[in-house]
Amino acid sequence: MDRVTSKDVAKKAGVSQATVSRVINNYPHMKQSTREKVLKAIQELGFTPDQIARSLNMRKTSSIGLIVGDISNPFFAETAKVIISQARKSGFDVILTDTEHESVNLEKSIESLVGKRVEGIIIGSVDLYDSKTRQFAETGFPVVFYNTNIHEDIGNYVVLNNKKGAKVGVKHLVELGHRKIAYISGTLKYSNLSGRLEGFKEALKEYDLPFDKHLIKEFDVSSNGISTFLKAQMEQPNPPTAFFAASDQIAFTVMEAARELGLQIPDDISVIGFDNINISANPFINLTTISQQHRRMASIALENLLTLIKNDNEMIRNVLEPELILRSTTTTPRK
Amino acid sequence: MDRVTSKDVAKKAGVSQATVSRVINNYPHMKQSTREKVLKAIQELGFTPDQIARSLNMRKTSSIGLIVGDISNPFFAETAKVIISQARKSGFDVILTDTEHESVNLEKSIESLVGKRVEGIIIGSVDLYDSKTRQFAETGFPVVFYNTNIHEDIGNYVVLNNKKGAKVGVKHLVELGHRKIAYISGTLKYSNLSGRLEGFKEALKEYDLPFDKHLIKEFDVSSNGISTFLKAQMEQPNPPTAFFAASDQIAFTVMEAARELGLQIPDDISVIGFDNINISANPFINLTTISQQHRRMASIALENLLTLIKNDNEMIRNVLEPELILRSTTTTPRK
DNA sequence: ATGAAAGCGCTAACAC
DNA sequence: GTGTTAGCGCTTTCAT
Repeated sequence: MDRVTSKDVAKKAGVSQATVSRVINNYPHMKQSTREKVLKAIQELGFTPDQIARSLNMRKTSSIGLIVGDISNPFFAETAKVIISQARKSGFDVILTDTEHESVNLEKSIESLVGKRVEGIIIGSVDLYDSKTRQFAETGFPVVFYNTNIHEDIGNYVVLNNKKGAKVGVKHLVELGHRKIAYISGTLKYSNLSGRLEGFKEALKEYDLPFDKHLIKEFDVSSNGISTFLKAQMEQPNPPTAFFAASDQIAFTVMEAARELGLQIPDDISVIGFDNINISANPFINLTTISQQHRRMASIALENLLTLIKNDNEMIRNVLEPELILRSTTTTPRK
Repeated sequence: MDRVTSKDVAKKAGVSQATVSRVINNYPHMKQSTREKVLKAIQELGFTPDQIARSLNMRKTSSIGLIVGDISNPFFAETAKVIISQARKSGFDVILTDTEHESVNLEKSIESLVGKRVEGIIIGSVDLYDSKTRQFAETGFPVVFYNTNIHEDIGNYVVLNNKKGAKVGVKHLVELGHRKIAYISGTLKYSNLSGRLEGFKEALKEYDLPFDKHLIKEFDVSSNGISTFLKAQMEQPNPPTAFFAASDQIAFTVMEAARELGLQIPDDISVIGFDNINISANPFINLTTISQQHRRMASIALENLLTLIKNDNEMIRNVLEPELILRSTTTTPRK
């Protein structure tokens, strides 16, 4: 069962291949009768144009690449949703790759996507100062980073003002009366988490809170070290009254650990997250958090990419404003 | 800045295009010196082979398609993760499309993917008896359904024994002492949800529980009708003591509605879900549910697809066994 | 061990 | 309006 080609259609319809092509591409100036002849032949043979051949010829694939750190992470799933749906409306398919947070996989993905001649790439997870990716972004190939970037002076991106986000969070806690706040970060290889930590530190200064490096911990999201950390903190003579998690996912782990220790949230400790993924609004979780408007972020990223694809040599950067989402895991400290 | 091609490399290295091709493809019988010459030219020109041209020639794209109903739904995100990671290990990229649960989008996706000459397609959401998709699956194109199928006699698939799953759930509730169980289904256009409802009904018979059609409701996942339904049920003289949700997502909504009504779970009502997505294990949710081993399901789906791609004319069907995941949203009924 | 030439399935001038 | 021809960037016989 060989593939049926436009040549076969042409023969069957008694026309040239060019005419078949014209029908496929809705070329207007054609005799209605020949168009119908061709359409009929296409029907009968069950012909579907080979987009690969088409792409080779036209030097456009109508595909873009989307690279994320972990598609099973709701943040990426929810942003991918937006990008994929919106891309389809503009006639693009998306090749999705998951780096599992390994920068070597990012590089491989880029290579593979470029080889497949995608027209642009959206990248959700990139290490700070990743030199290969930086180099690539500077070739002029349409690339948009979102969520994380390499550096504020490199490439096109749409990110949150993460520093400010952390400050908004600290402000909220301080206003509730908290004076001793622990901070639990994910890996600092990403600009967003690193920015948040910076913001946290700056906020401490602004509110004249003492800086205690033991109150700050860098962890993997999944790490059960979080539980150990929490326990150690709470056993101190003067324990923190609030925990600031650098992401909602981390906050969930903190909440879980707190529960294991028999601590009530928010009565015993306040917990605040960062991202505002969908599930955080669930009433059984109901996490106070900082929104980074991630769906909007994704939408802008795609829009910008399409712009870059159309017009070379643009440069587009967006920095979104954080927003406090007040829910029920934070309250005034005990006593 | 024109693309650099293998022809350019050939010229620069002073060899033929064929030789460049041989280098790219690691053809063994070559003089070491010419290989190095070519490699050097590739380096200097920054040449990356055009996979589109390659695909056209070799009739293989090293891409597969993955079609899901909603990638922001954790079930699909978590299964997509498995499929994408595993596919990459076998040298395949995946083009992901999201149908937003519209069967017309499924059909368009298939068309687009076939046009792009993917080597196979994995489909996570298909309506019962969808005739176009059925037709397509019967052409012999490598297709594997998972999670839902068209009919048990059609196509290749890996699904759960959903009927049995529902029975396992009812058994659990009955053993706890529940005699009046409400059932909240999602749309019945999918084989999995429809199978679960069937299983629920059969289980009622098996345990001699009275069938009351008012206890069964078909809803959209997001529907706030669920809240209305729950309220109506609880205002009855003899309200149900347990609610069986056809998916974890639906169960979350039920839990939410229960909380709004001031009902304690599991003390006032028991709730059981279906799927066992990651977040269900969160201690603040801690949902009793039926596992469909979704990651394993995804892994098998990909494996089977790869088999189909290698060997035509196979026929592979897997039906996985459900498993009760006992957590804390179910207990003995009051009184 | 390497080169020449044909061809994958389509589109795009250019003719008529 | 439609056909002819060349070519997109590779791989693959077939020579040598």
